[in-house]
Amino acid sequence: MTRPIDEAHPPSAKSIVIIVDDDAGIRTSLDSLFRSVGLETRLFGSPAELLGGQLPDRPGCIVLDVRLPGVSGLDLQGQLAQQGIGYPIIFMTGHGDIPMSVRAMKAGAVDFLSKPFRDQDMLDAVTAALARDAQRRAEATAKEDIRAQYETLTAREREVMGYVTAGLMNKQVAGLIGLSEITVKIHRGNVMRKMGVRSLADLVRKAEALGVSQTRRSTDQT
Amino acid sequence: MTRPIDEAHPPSAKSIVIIVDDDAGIRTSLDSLFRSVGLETRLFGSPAELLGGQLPDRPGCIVLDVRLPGVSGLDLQGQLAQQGIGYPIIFMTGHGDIPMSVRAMKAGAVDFLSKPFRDQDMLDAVTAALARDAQRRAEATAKEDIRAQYETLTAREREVMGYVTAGLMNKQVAGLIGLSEITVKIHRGNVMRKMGVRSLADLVRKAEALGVSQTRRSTDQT
DNA sequence: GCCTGCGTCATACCTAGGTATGATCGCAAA
DNA sequence: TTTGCGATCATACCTAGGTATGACGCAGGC
Repeated sequence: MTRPIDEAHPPSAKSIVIIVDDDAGIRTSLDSLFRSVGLETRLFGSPAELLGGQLPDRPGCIVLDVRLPGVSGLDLQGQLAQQGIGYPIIFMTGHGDIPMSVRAMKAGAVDFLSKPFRDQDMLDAVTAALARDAQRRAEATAKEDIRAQYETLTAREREVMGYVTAGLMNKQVAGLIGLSEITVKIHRGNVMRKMGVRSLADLVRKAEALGVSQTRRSTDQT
Repeated sequence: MTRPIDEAHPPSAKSIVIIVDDDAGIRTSLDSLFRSVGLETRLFGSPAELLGGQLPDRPGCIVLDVRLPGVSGLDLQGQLAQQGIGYPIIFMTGHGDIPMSVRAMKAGAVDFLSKPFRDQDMLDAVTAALARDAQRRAEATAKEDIRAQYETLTAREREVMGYVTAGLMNKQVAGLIGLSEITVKIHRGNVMRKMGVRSLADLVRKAEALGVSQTRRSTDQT
């Protein structure tokens, strides 16, 4: 929610397409294709180059050849995921087969194009990938902000927040963790202030986003 | 949540594998493969047969040949989705290509196997599909129950529920819809009772599951 | 015409939540 | 050692939520 100073790259920031292919000819032709539609690019000839450098914190996606020097594109997909690099990936291949494409798609690839492909197919895939990335980044940012607020809570406040968002009354929370009700109220007030919410409903939603509400057996009784 | 009488098929109910292939030989060999591991099967020679009959309300999945008489397996996938038949689908094909497999996976297929495949690969795929179906069914059931409760609310009660779960105070709700605070309290009490919850926190979670909380601008102010 | 369900509201009473003030204690950093 | 923060609790006061009782009007169905 709170995006204070560093509002350097608003939604208008150009998206970036990261191209990884060992064939310089492919790289340059993709480069001009994407630039022709107003996208920025970054070119890599190998996974090592990509993993070595710093990737920008910008909306974007990766266009990746399956056959690469060193690790394969599919392995790279896994490594990137492990490192928390969530750029959507579009695969290209000259000698692909069905199991390969299925494996890539299962692992979350946006598309899997056989070379040679039509420019338009690649552009469509990139458009879909960028849309997915925008969605992903929006969710990540929202969750990030909520987590940052949660980090400012003390241990006690987090404990109280868990019980409160589970629907317990202050006196029940007090009983459970051996405090007076008045102290619970104070913690609760601090939680509301630090989490930046004015209503319990909003607090519950933030707790859900964090997955921190104390799990209770449902108080259901239709 | 509430699964009253008709507890006819508990979790122990055998899962069913729906086989659709125009080749009778394939059908019978898959049939015995699945039966050998304790799964029930249902065999169809064409999409029409499948769409004509009644599918059981049981955990299961579909094993589908891409090339079928009438519509293709991929089209059938779309038709089933439209009809709300959410069984996970495993495709098989003898003459598939990469675009075909990618399209199927994009549309949510669990796997896409080229014939001939190893029995074990098929069994692994079915295991994954059944796991996905169990997950899907559990979520659907939970949401179904919540929706059933929501259906019992009157129009006014739903309106009040929307505002309350958005975090508004009773008096604010009263002002917004032109009622007295006391009336809002009554509706609110009815909502809590009919929705089967005892705390606002639980009501907020159910409202989230339904997507019915009145969207308000966030009352954020870190 | 009567009953039922819905919606409306009032009075009254009780519980729960929220906050301010003030105080004590322990611990760790300055 | 002093300072600051977190945690604890009390008293007091106010607001918000919850419910019971009773009442009225209206529409639809028997």
